[in-house]
Order: sequence, then C-alpha cells, then structure tokens
Amino acid sequence: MKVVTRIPPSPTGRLHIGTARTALFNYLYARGKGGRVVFRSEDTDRARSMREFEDEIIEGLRWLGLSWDEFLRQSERTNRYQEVLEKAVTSGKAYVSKEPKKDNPAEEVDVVRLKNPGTEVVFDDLVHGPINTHTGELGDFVIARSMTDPLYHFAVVVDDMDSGVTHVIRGEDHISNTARQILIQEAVGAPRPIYAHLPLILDKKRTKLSKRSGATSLMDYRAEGCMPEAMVNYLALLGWNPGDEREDFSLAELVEDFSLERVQKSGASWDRDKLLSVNQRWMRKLTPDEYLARGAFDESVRKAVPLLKERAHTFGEARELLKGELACLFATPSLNRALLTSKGGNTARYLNDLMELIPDSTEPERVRAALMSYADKEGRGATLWPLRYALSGQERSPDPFTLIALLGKQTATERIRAAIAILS
RNA sequence: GGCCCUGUCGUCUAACGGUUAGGACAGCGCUCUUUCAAGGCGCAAACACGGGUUCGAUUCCCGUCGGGGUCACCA
Repeated sequence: MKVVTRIPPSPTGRLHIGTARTALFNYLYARGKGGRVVFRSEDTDRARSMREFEDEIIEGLRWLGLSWDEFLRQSERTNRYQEVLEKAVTSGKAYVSKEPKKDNPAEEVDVVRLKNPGTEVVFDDLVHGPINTHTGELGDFVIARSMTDPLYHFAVVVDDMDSGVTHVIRGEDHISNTARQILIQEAVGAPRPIYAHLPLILDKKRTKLSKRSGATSLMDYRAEGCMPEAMVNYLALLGWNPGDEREDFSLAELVEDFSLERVQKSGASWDRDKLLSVNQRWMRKLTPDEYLARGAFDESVRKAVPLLKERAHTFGEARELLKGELACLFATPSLNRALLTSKGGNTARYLNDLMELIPDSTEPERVRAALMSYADKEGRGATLWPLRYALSGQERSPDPFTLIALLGKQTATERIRAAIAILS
C-alpha cells in the first residue's frame, strides 16, 4: 500500500514552529516510504482564515525544502462535505437538531450531530501504542453548523478518505480528537488511517509552545538569518533521534533515516541556543561564495567571511558584527590616546618599529611570524595591544596579525602612522 | 476537576535486565592568547519516589508524586 500523509495547516495565523515540525515529519515519513504528501489548507473557519497566512505557510515550508503532490483547500470542497453529510443523515448515522445558536441564543439553527454509539474506541498509535477512549462521554457531538457548513472533525475525515491518507502524523494535542474522528469514519464508511501522535514542543516553562513563548514564527528565524538546513536539522532532532550519536542531518539524509519508531514519547523544550549552535555549524560549511550569497552580502564583505564564520551564529549576527566589531575592516577607526597607551612603555617607538616589520602578506601567520620576535623582546602586552588598537580602534577585535593581513600593508601602515601622530 | 499522554544531566537525547549510565547544547576550569572570538584539553551535571518480579533492575509490573495535553456550533 502506498503511503499517503498530509500537511494540514490552518491558515489562521503565522507559520508556527510546531506546524513546521509536524509538516516535516509527515514529509520525511512519506518520502522515506516512497509515498505521497497532500497539502491541505484547513480554512473552514471562514472568519479567521486568511489567504496571506496560507501564503506564508506555503512559502515557509517550501523554504525548508518540503514539497507535496496534491494541494487542496477545505473551503473549495463544501459540496463534497454536504454530499457525505446528507448521506450520513439519510442513513441515520447523524441527525439535524434545531438548537439555539451558541453565540446568539436568540437565534435558532439546524446543527448536525453524530449519533454516538458510545463504543470503546481503541487505536494503535505508532508512537504511543494502544490508546483507549470511552466515547460515551462525548455524547452526540456536533459535526456541522449546518448541512453546508461542516466542522473540522467532519471535514478532515472526508478529506483523508478522499485523498487516500494512510498515515495521520500530528501533534499529541490531537490524541483526544482521534476517537471522535474514528467515530465519524465509522459512520460514513471511511477507512481508518494509522495514527502517530508526536510529542509537543514545549517552551522553557515546559508548557505548549505558543505565541507568548517568544519567537515561534518560522519566518522570524528566517529573517534572523537562520539557514533552512539548520532549521530542518534541529527540528528533526527535537523528538527524534537516529539511534546513534550523529547530529548533522540534511533533509535528504533525514528522508533516508527517519522512522516513527524512533520518535520520542515525551515533550521536548525548544532550545534556542542549540538551534543557534546547529545553525553556526551549517554556516561554517558554506564556501565564501555561498556565504555571501546566502547572507545577501556585498562582494566587499568577502575578506571578512572567515572571521564571520568564526563568530556569527546567524546571518543577522554577521551583519551586526560587520557594523560593530568588524567595522574596522572597512572604515578607518577613530582613536583614543589613553587607550592607545594603556599598556605602558614607549608606545610610539613600539608602533614605529612594528610598522617597519610589517610584511606584504595576506597570511595572518606570516604577519605574525614577522612581528612576534619583536613583541616578545619588548613585551607582548605593551607592543601588541597598541598595535591592535591602532588598527581597530576597539578594545575587542580580531588579533593584529589577522587585521594586518586583511587590511593590507598599506592601510595598516597608514593607521599606525595616524596612531603615532596622536601620541606626539 | 474528568479523561488521556508522559517522567534519564539545566536542555535535546543514547541505553531495548548486568555499562565507570554515553553524546550534544548550555555552564565551569585549564590551555592558547595583547583583547574578543574560535580552537584544544578537562570538570561538574541525570536514571522522580515507593513497592514488587528477578540471581540482578534506569530498563518489566503496580502505586504515589510530578509535568503536559484535552474537555467548542476553533482548527
């Protein structure tokens, strides 16, 4: 049997990290089994659903590298729902009930309720094992606001049936919905898919990750300069592991190795630091060309790439670095006399001597070799600190050898002259 | 509160009856070093508790406690 999974976001808000991870797992499972993926926009709540959210969700999932074979919107399937609903009512599995409207008791509406047989429903969850529910407690629950306006539970059953969905992989918060969906399946004669409920992503307070938990929008991470490869890698490791100690996974490798059997049972908290660490690893794998392209940097930034790879966890951080700590690579710093001489000794003489020793090289190691014996003779602190400060104008910066190599002998010499001038 | 899920370092996790309980992120220390960053080396850090079962339990069973989810004419 060909595997069919679904990615069923509700376009009532921005693309949430949890939605992205669930989508990823559905994608990984289907692709790993050579199956199909259905993207289904669950927009039956017409008041809250917005096309712009749908667009963002699609854009975000594509950014991660996910793809699907079928696309549909629930709002475009109302005729089909009505057809199945009528059959359910005709066959006596459901009934129309005239009731006061929930939000406006003065008005009466015809809601559709499922005739609940009240049986024990047991299903085998692929990650949790058998789960038993006493459906009697549910009563005859509402499945549609009217014959033309189905509710979520009813719509998904019809959709899953029509798309031939074989595996429903979703968040654990849906466990309690499963029994009623199974009841609906049985009422309309739909096959029961296999269920797999994923552990929830928790925030540091260990409660379901929500908007108030901080950055939960996938696109915010993209804007920060997170790589999609890193996001996929981190998301996959939140709740799943390969069974060995590997931690670096591309999307393709995940497709290869992912299995629902190795999905964790308990919730996992979102750890931004770990994400950043994974992202830094991915950024370091980039070639200079790729780095410039991915970070949307100007060609002039090329010389700073090695330093950025060393320091930045995101492209956003890299941009900050270029404006701050690494700005001295692109603009002449202004110097403070007190800081220049703060290590004592004859600063002017040291700078003068060192300036003469500067080789014409783009290799930090060669520059270092040329200057170190002098520094060792006169004292590293007293010589190298003013040298570095003269070049950077900052208390914190890369080392002077790297600075000279990147700046070039001429610029370096000019900056040292400027520093010496201040001292006289 | 009812129902359901769940419980290994601070966090993500490995272990599928016998291990000095492993790795990663974060933390700390040392080293390198003029500073910062990076790097190298190292340290600290967990089986929730109580009963069973067993020659032997982190691992199996039960209970307690803890955490989470869910109880819509939302999805």
